[in-house]
Amino acid sequence: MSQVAELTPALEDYLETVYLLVERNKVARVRDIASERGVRPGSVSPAMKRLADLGLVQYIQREYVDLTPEGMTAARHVLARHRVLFRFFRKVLRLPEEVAETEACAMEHSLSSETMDRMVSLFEFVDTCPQGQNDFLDRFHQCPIVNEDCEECEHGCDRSGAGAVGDQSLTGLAAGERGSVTRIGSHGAVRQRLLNMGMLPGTAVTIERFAPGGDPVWIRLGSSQIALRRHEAEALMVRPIPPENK
Amino acid sequence: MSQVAELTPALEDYLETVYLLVERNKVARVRDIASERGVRPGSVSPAMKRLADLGLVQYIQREYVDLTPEGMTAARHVLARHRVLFRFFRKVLRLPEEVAETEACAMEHSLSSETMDRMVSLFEFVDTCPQGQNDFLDRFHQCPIVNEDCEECEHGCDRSGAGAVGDQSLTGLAAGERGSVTRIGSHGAVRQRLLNMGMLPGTAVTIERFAPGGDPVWIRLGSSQIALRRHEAEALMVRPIPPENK
DNA sequence: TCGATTTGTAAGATATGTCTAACAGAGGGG
DNA sequence: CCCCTCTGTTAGACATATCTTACAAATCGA
Repeated sequence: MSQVAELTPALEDYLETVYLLVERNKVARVRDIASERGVRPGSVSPAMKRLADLGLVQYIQREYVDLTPEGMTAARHVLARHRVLFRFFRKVLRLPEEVAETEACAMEHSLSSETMDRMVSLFEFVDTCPQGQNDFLDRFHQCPIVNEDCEECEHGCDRSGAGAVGDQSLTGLAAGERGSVTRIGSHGAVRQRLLNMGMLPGTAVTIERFAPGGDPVWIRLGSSQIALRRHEAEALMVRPIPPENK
Repeated sequence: MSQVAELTPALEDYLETVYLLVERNKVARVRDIASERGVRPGSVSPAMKRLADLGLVQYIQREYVDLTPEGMTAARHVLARHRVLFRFFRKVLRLPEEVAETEACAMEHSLSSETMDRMVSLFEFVDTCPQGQNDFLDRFHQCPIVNEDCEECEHGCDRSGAGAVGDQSLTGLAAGERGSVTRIGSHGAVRQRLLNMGMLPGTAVTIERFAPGGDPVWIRLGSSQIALRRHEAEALMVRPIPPENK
């Protein structure tokens, strides 16, 4: 575990690849590692040499690569982080397999033990707590907030209309009024654009003014002004903030 | 949004820093950026030059750095990802603030729009769905699976004993028998070690043999053998897999 | 107005990780 | 026995991102 801290992301990836190849084919050859990782063989050789220097692989040049016991331990550690992330993306967020895999690869190098532990706890809770919480995730993913095919759910939270939580469309506010974002009442590109602009739940926005005709709506978010198209503003659900707060 | 793809992680960080400084002090100077990011001013200048080349900042040398409208958009995008991750770590996993911040910084560069969208959906669901799901997270964090101060909960899932889901300690199996990991029945270092070894929920393990006295327990995980201390094996809760599965 | 301080720039060094191109063995077929 | 192919190695180059050190410009006080 002491070497783990010294491993660069690329070396972790190589170690993981070697582990999986050994698991699959008994041996890992430079060529296979290269094709698996999408790099040239010329990049693999020096990487193996560095892993061998760290005592993580047994590297018989021109033959094959094998993991030392320390290498096995380190590789399992990396792989465990990968799998926790993958599983989280698949089972909790229910993302497409491909997205989950890509994201897990990218994030596995920066996942702390603490976070991994907590994610595993979530799996344990969902899978084994007799409380029968399993359907929390089902309800989440069947809610029209997440699933656009489900236009209305039995709890009455319709994606586009005003919700039961006292929120309303941003366009319901007058110029000068403030609101706290509760949710984005739309899917797809509009939602994506609003999120990327920073319109996250909990963010405070102020209406600056409506352009004539009401189409560009000028709003203030923090220190900057942003122009929203009317349909974007309509999709933005807010809970009004009383003015005496200021 | 087209430039965003070309931004390196470090440039995204710089952009984010500039945005926050402009928000706070109206202007961003090289010195402030350097101290904020913990680097020397000598590292900041070339970075600003590159951002200026990409059209994201207006860089009046020896004066101050300001964001262009494109830079504002790009910076808000980065910041939105950071905030979503931070919030997820804080509100859903309830990690310490410091861990959440560090982790969000590290992962914000690899968070896809799709994943961010889904995380925001989770916030929306928890905060606004009238189903009153808020206490799902409370129940999760009050479960002894997560919180070691709570040694037993009203649902009867005691961390260390056999659970209501038909799991049992690995040491209850005989040599040669297989089990699927359901949870780790302990906290702290033992749990950490087992997780790092890859003993995640859902993993299949086989008991190879018990050493005389039963202390090192040899198990097989995938293609590799691992020796567990007895107290580690005891903490590993599994659901037996019938042998006819093979 | 002249130095001292603050502030920023430029140049060179280091570390990482990749590539290409040339080269070196090993083995098989003619 | 030689050459060809397959495989892997080595060397050199490049890109990124960072650092340190030394220098330059602006500002301010005396």
